[in-house]
Amino acid sequence: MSLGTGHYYQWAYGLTNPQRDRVASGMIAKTVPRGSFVCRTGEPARYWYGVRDGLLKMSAVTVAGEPMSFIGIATGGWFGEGTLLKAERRKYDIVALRDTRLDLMPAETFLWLVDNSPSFSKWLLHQLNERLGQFIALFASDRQGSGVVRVARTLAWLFNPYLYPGMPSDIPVTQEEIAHLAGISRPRTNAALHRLAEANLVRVGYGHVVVVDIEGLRSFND
DNA sequence: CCATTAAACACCC
DNA sequence: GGGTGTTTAATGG
Repeated sequence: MSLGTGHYYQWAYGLTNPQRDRVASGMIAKTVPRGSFVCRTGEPARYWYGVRDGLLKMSAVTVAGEPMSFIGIATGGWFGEGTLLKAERRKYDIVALRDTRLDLMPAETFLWLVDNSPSFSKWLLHQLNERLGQFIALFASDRQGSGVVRVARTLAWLFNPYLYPGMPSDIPVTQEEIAHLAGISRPRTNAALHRLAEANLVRVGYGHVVVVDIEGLRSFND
């Protein structure tokens, strides 16, 4: 196996050929069926994960175990670095919303890359910065705002150009999936999508949503 | 009152 | 026919 040259492997652009070979030989492909867990709270972190194809839901839970908010991880996204860097146990449940193909980089390889590749470390810094922005926005706006606002926010986050560089503007995502990510019911999601379509921010189709105005979604306020 | 749930129905693949 | 979208009725905070 070799690392591709697409957006999916943008973090590998600055690697030397020997580095690329070592990373590629340690990579593990895994398929996760819809509805099953990729990893659960409390598990030790053993891998850095890449979403080759699919959609995941990352749900943060309180110390009491109550579910809080959700973030989608779409095709092209990489995650799990925070837990690896801190050598902690995982703080999130991650479940597949559809059949998903993953690429797993062993923790040992990941930490070796951080120590030996400045370009990889720099890429990681950008990624962590993006995520930090997401969480700040999450805590600032969670528990408030109508269903429409939450759906708009969910879609805008799915389209973060740095975290999901390969994401096309036409995402094959069902309303049930959006409902899971936004934390509201399916009929409510349906109504919210139509309101966003009226505002010319999205177009709704069968089993997919076309994002027309990302900035409009991000700043949408009821 | 608003949102969720369950159910029913219609529609698209 | 199964998955998805949409509406309606019942239920609950």
